[in-house]
Amino acid sequence: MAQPGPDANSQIPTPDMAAKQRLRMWLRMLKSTRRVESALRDRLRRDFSSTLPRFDVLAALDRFEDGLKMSALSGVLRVSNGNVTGIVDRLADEGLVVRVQVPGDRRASLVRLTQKGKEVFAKQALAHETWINELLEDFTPEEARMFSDRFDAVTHKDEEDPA
Amino acid sequence: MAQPGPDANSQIPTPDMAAKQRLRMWLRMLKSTRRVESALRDRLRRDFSSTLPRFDVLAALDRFEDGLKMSALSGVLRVSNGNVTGIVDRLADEGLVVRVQVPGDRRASLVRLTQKGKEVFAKQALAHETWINELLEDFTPEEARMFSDRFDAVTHKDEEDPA
DNA sequence: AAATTATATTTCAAGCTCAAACTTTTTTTG
DNA sequence: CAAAAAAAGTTTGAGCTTGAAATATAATTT
Repeated sequence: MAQPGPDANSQIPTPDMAAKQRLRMWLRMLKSTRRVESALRDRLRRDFSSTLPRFDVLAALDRFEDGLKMSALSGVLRVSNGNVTGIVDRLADEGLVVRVQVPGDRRASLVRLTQKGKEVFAKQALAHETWINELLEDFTPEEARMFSDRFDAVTHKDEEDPA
Repeated sequence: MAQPGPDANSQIPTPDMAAKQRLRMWLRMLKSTRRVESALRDRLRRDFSSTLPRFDVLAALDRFEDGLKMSALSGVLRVSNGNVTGIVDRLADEGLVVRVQVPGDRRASLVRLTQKGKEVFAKQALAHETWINELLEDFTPEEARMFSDRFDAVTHKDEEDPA
């Protein structure tokens, strides 16, 4: 900040410039993500009277047909375990999921989709894919694949695998 | 879903494949964003006893030195009106921001950083830039610039300009 | 001037989120 | 085997978030 370095107006990249580019990228990425999330939230409410966290839970359970323990569920979704309790409570109230006692362990329970839960999620998942396709229409399939792979590299630093 | 189309195993891109690629991209992007946000949240709490929403508000106010009206603030941050009220309340309690009456309009008020607010934010912003640079270290500066530009295209569909 | 419409912000209820504390159960270990 | 440690879930308290309703002020219409 004191005085411009020797390469103030040159093309030589400095560490500081790299940090600035990454910060810029982060701000744009955050903004884009929020925009998509906001659109999804609106549509989920409008068409299904539901919310994003509920959709995320249903999606996780749909992916693991044998059910997930609460801890595994919060691990997959990367939200706190106390958080999942409330969402699962509400979904269970509506008959979309059930808690099944685990035989050998009286602490744990498996959360599973009910038949109704599967049907409800199937409709939502279909709509969801369509919405995403619209919201990201500016990205070509090739570009989308490239972005996926690059994000994957960052994401795969510490992965959570539900036991 | 009934039976595979004529190009089931070919390289010919179908609309369905495009949707799948975009969905995959979205899921990775969301995961990455959450990971970075989670790391930022941890560090803000650890080093500054603060939160992400508070940081966002301070950042917006730092960028607009003349202050922002509540409505403009929520517009810039893209969060709901009522949301900002509570965050500004708490920041005001701590003396980081002030609400200044707007002369000609008794409904509105301008929110501005205090001197203390500016100092506190300066430290946080510095740390924040360092954190982002670490968290996104896998992206080269060129890559970061490319990502910024592509996200920008999506984001700029309807932009909010604080009056 | 009165009524209407528009703007600025707050309040409210419900839900999401986290970290921390706590309960119960299981496993480890001295 | 008994005490300690670890694991699974829930509860709790504070804060964040939204959309909708309420409040207050300002601008426009009639």
